[in-house]
Amino acid sequence: MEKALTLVYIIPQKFQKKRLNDIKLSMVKKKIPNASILGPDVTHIVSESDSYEQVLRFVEEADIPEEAEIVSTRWLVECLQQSKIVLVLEVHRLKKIKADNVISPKTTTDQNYEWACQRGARLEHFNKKFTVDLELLQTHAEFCNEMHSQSRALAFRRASCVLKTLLFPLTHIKQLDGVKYIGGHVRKVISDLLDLGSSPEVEEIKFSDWFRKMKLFTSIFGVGPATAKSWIEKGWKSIEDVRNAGHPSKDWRIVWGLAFHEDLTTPVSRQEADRFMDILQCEAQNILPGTIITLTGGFRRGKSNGHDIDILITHPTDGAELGILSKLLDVLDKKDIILSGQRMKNTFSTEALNEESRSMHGKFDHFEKWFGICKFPKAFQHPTTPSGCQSSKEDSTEVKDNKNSSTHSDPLGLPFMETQLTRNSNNLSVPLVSVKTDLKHRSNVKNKSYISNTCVYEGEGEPHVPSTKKFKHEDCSEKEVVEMARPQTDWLARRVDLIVTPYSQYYYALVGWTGSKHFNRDTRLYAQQVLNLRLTSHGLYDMKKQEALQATCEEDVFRHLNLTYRDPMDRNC
DNA sequence: AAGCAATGGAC
DNA sequence: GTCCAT
DNA sequence: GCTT
Ligand SMILES: Cc1cn([C@H]2C[C@H](O)[C@@H](COP(=O)(O)OP(=O)(O)OP(=O)(O)O)O2)c(=O)[nH]c1=O
Ligand SMILES: [Mg+2]
Repeated sequence: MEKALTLVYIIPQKFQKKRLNDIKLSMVKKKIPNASILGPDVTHIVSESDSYEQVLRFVEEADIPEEAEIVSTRWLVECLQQSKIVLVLEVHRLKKIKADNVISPKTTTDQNYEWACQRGARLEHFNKKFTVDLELLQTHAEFCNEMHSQSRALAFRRASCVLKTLLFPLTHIKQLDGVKYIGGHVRKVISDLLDLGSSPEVEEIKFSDWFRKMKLFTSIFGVGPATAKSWIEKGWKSIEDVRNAGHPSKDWRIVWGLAFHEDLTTPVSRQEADRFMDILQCEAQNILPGTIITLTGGFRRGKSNGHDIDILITHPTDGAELGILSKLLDVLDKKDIILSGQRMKNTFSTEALNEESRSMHGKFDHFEKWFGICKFPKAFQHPTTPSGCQSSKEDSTEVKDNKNSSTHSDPLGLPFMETQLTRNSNNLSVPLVSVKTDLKHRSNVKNKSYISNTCVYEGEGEPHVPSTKKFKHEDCSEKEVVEMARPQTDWLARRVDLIVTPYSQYYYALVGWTGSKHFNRDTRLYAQQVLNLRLTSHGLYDMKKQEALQATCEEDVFRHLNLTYRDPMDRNC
């Protein structure tokens, strides 16, 4: 009994495969004896479960040696870290749960659910004071380009999302005992907020020059933490500094983002989004009757403002949607709505495995997304305006979203006139040439406004046309773009995302583009870890069986995931 | 000790 | 690969 | 940073 001091048995259930493997390897390295079966010599039983009762689901009570300790993985990890058998403490033991022992953590969060996608978070909740500061720490971590800062950012976000689901305003730090994702750092911040009304750490960051400059520069479309840092190092302190410094970038997004920074950082109202939807709805019907367009993104989750407009386009007949994006963009272009943009392709869904699909790819090649900048008349901000989308058939396009009855045919007319421009939009069938900007000046009724329209770049050849490499981009110099941005008074530049999907993928796209971003990350992680499925905005894939699960409504998506359905309003995590 | 969502485009 | 975008 |  004195020689075999320790024999560890690990209950494999509930372990991630890789993690279990790593632990076993470490045990060999650190010479900690590991039993392959639960025999009478076992001294320590290690499990991922969190109670004695749960352990009994995996092993027979009779097989447990009299003197054996039943401990959490935490104990084993500490042994591995310290390269010795550490003394078993109370915190390590997996104990019996007495019903009366539990202070019902049930009521602390919206059920005990560990995944944000199971909980349901609303825009309005009781703990904004805390979530705002935690999300500031998240942003700060995202600015840091250190090795693990992105992960730290994620941790702050998770903590914030937990607080959003609390059913009461926090008053004591004790209320967070045993709550997931609330660790030492987060606890300290919340403690300070409770005790002092503010967190010294957060306040220091908030008012630091570096953080303010990073926020300012990264608010420019196309500028991320790396670029922002490099600009700070150059000593630039304001947007004007950057503009005056010459041509810092060849990236079209930064050129336009700089020029229209003020417009693009002015929040988009729901009102504007609806106006734009009206136009799109109408034009889409003209191009292809039966087309379904849906306002997604934050607006669909009930936000009253947004940083952009996300619109999903599909058609009940699979395949009918092909090519509609190019046509739609042509129409918008003719109406002088488009300032600039970029088309993107889709990955073909079965890409997972097939090398063949690569070769086939060219055949199915099409653009499915457009990220761009549009002109929105300021009249959009007002309740109604007459419209000018002709030939609107009275077809009500089905808009599934009942609550946000965005798109009733209330066509409006307005200052989009028939100025027509030679801008080239990338069209599949028409491989093109970059069109030099010809600046067209157009005087508008009210104020003279120079709208130089330009093609921002050009397009893309067919795969078999070997000639030009894809996108080149307009030679419109930064100065010209800035010129263009300056004295306009009757419209605002707005970021618009258009996404086209085949109907077979529509509801996955709807879930994905409705978000929130954190909801998506959480749901995808859940799908991966719990169900071994891969969730994207195109579908849900069983990688073992090599099959895609079909969905004919949003509820289907949740059902496949074994999640209770969440209204978009409840996905604000 | 290792993972943290998944994807595409421009350099 | 890095950076930026969704 | 937090979980497993
Ligand atoms: C940014 C981002 C968005 N998305 C999805 C979820 C988002 O709701 C959707 C649209 O993106 P966004 O328009 O960036 O997000 P949003 O509409 O929720 O917020 P905002 O009001 O600021 O516009 O795309 C991701 O899946 N991953 C991402 O990294
Ligand atoms: Mg949005």
